[in-house]
Amino acid sequence: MASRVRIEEVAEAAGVSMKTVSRVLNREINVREETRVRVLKAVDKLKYVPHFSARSLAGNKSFLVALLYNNPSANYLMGVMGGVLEACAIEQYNMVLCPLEMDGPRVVSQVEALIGRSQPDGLILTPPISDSALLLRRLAELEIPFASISPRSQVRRIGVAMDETHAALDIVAHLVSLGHRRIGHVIGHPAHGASGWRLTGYKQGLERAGLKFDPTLVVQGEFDFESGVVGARTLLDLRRPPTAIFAANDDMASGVIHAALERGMKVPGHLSVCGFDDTPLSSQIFPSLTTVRQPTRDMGRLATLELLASIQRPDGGRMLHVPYTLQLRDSTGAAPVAKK
Amino acid sequence: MASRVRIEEVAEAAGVSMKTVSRVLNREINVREETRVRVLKAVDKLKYVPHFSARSLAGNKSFLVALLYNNPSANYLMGVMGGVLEACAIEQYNMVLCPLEMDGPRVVSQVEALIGRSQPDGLILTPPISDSALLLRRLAELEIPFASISPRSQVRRIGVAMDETHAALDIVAHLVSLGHRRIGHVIGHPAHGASGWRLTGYKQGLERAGLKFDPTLVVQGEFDFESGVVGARTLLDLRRPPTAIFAANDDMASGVIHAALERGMKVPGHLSVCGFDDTPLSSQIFPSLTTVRQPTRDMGRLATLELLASIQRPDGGRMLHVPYTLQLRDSTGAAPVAKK
DNA sequence: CTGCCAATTGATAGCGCTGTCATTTTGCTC
DNA sequence: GAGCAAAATGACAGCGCTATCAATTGGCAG
Repeated sequence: MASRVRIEEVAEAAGVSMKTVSRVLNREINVREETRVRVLKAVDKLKYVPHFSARSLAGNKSFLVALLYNNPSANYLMGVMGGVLEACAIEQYNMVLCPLEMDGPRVVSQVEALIGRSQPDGLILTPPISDSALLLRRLAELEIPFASISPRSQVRRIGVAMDETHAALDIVAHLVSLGHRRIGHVIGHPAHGASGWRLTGYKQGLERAGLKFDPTLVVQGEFDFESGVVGARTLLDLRRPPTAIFAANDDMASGVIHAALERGMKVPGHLSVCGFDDTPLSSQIFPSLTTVRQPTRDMGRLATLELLASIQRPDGGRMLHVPYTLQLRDSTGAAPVAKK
Repeated sequence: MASRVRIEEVAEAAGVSMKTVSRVLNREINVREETRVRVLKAVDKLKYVPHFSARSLAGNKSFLVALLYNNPSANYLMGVMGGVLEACAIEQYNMVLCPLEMDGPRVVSQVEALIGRSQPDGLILTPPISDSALLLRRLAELEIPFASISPRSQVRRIGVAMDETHAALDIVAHLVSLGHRRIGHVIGHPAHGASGWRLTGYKQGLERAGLKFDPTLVVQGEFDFESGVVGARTLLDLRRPPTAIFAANDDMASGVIHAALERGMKVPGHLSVCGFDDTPLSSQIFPSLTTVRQPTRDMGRLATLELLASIQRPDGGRMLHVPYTLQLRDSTGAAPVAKK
């Protein structure tokens, strides 16, 4: 393998000192435009790429952001991860992954181990650990910058979020527009802020349609397939079962469909079902699922950019909002005519 | 944040030189056991963690393995990735991700860019890029070590593979045991070695059961849901349609089920369906899918360990084989009685 | 044209570790 | 117990870059 081009050679080629090349590459101020161009030309010609470790050692920065997760959804994570990588590529950072095994006190020690090992310059928190009070407190003590994706509380935080409440409201409005009047809901995992937002949106949607909130139509789930099945069975066993069920995510929604098909019901003929997240699953089950698309990749990218902004400028870094999209598919249809 | 503990302090605490501490930490030979223990005790007490960049700079190693992928399956990747991370944690390495946008010539330049940027000590190739001839040639030129997961050709390669042919054979045997005599197959994406193995296993399974191979019962797919739908339609439109379809992966199998349900067929009553991979999807669709489980996490871990072995010892690194497991679920059942 | 401040550039010293090679210690043999 | 090779340890340079601060240059008022 050809030996690496070093900054010294670039400096020589451009007729400047190493430090000036360094300045150009790090976008520091006080470099004459003409010099800058000359240096960049030399960099280009020699195909110079700075040595990652040397930069990091000398500059006392790791140029690393760590993505922390304990979310079981592979698709969600791959989306976010793709966005983080995209942002890192732009800003010459690298990403390290930090899968956390569980929530609670152990999260803190796992993150501390990560910090010891990799010394990341900043962290990206994904739900539900973006809400781990223990972790947030410790990060504040350590004064390590972080950005959060969809944190429960968005004041004084940097990162990115989506108006999930409004999305849930839209879902309910869609069901109402199809004639549904008894709409059930399977709540998500209690540790996730999203579960609360989606429940709130469900309630607001009912209210806006002039429907009374009926607690018997709401069951607790855990964001996984099985809890969707169980929740649906409970709801369908009611004396007056719902004609539509809004599950707080796609996995549970597919569980709901499963439970309905299992007892010979037609979806959407007898029961309309909605999910949330637009995982690939949702277009692959039968019938395909009406759901809400989260722009996970954008969320990963934007959270990372805001994180890096906050690292570079003391006052940088905002809480951004991204839009959702309703995906209307085949699992929702007109409410069955009421039997009297 | 408390300033970092350096190797010098550990050396002092243990009453040895920096270099000896370094030897212990790098598992070098020629350190007395007693000294080793003393050093490790000091490391422990001071909670010393070597500085990643300094090690890398001084040792001219990056301690990085890059995971290359262009596989669209999030679950597969997360499995492999989890295994790679596990192995990296053991060996004090880090992982960088390298999503490749497409196959062909651009792959090479993308990998070259990665190598320039991160200087990984080794690469893990996932299918289908584990078979990119262009890339393999370039890696040989660059003399950069790599391990492959499920490469088409396994001679003189290091990495890990599964006997997919035999697994496919088992699947067919399972269908035969249920009374099926006309068994269709949807082939996977042609760029994947797996597609060939699974097709071969299908043929061998037929042969072993004394069934004649009928080319009209085999259609080309692309590993995605849609191609499963299309393939199934073709097969079900035959004058003598199959009573069972073995799709080369779960996504296509779910497409097959979709197509069958769409035309009012019962699965497995009228048609039995099998997939391959055991993605979470397979237990979440209705009916749940009979499929083959690949131990993706083990594969990632083992491939990484073999890669690191080959980096550390010139003759290290083998091609390992991992076992599969048949997952018999609800999408397969007795063949319908022949109407005559 | 001179002086002076600000903008620009450069020389040098590390960052924390490992490689190299010199030095010391150990374990034997006779 | 001397002599010797092998094992164990240490001293020090230097990996490729950035931070610091000194030196130089440019622009402009007087």
